[in-house]
Amino acid sequence: MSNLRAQQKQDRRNRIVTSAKELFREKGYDKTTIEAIAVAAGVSGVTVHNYYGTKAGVLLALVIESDKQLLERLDSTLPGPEAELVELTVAFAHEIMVHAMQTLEKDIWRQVIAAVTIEAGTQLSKAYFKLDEQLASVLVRRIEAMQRDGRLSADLNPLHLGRALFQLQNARFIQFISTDAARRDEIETWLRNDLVALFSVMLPVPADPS
Amino acid sequence: MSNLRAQQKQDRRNRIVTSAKELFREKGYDKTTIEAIAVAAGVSGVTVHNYYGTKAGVLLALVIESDKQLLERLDSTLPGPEAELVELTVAFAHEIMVHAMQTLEKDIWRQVIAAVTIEAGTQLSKAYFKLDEQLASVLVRRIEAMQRDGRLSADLNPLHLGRALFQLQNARFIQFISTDAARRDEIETWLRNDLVALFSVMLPVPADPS
DNA sequence: TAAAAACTTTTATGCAATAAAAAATTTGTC
DNA sequence: GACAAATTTTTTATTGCATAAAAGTTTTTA
Repeated sequence: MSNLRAQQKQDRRNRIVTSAKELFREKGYDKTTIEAIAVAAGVSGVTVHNYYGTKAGVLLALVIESDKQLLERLDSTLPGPEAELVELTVAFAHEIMVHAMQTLEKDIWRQVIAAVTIEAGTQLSKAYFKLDEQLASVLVRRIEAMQRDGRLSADLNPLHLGRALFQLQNARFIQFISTDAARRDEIETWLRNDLVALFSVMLPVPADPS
Repeated sequence: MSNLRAQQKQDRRNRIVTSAKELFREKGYDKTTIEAIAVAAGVSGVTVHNYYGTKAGVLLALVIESDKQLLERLDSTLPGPEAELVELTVAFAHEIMVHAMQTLEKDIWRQVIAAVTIEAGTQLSKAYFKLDEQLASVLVRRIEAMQRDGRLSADLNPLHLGRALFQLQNARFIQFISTDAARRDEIETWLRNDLVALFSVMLPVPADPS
């Protein structure tokens, strides 16, 4: 059997990520040392570095795994085809925030955001952005459907609109996790305000009575 | 003279930030040690920590200083009152990106983004977000002016619209610095696409020919 | 089964971050 | 102007992340 080695490697990877997740949730990110993760996973500290580069790399691997699960069920948890664009986008943001809070605490999410920006170009960072792209295309497909139903102008570009909405949602998500005090419903209101304001720009200007 | 101490402290702060800026530009962020900054500033390494907490804290202090200058001249470099909202926002993004690249290189900007998210709640981080708020209000004031001129619907909320536009711009700015390959004009196109798509949402849907 | 290849661990080093004790300097008072 | 008190910096020490090189171990392959 030519791939015993690959299998052992995969086992070690799984053990490292599983141990890390437990320790992060248990003791927090800062108080979890790489050495502790390594001991729990039955490898040496240097091996953790060899596999994931940094402590944040381990965290990123763990988040990517969890986000893949979100992606799989996101579309089905979103409101039906009759929903307005504002409600769709807010619901989208809602699901993402709920999922994020089920996975890790805010202060650990901050480490995630920091890691993906600092380690830009890394394999793991690319995987993270690819998932973002896939999340955005959930919105794009919904927009295409609305356009087919004649509920959105045929002129607009669904890809551009979907990505713009995702960017906005993502910006608000980052604000959500950047402040411990920020409540989910509060952020959803902000996002709603964003959307209502942006969508109102091209509405006809009332005639000047002068 | 009761505040010799305060003055010396301010002197040391200035020397630290100035030395750090030179070293960061010269040798890059990672290869600049706190000890080297301290030596250049004529203080001990621990003093740098006492003043700014972390190496990223020194960087943040330096960026805040530079962003204050941007804020002072931003409004006057933006296009005149006749400009459309899309052009205004893209010009806004343009000025910010140009200024950022004049100040530091992309990989150092990534450290800035990471620092403000990780050190959320810090004094320096708050100062950074306050500057963001002030930058956003440059847009808000422009929108208010456009509304007074009757070039935007009186119904829309200038604060909400300004903040939404800023969020979108900021998201694209972060993408700009997150990828070495991303060109400024490319990002400006993306932002333009975002805005055109968002502003088109409420346009009348063409009648169904069936 | 023995040599080669692949991989992990050991060992060592640099630096950030933090804490506590020691040293130096300014401040306020006589 | 000198001295005690207060404030601040420096010294010293420790922990943990990150990285590199050498040494050791296990799997692979011939």
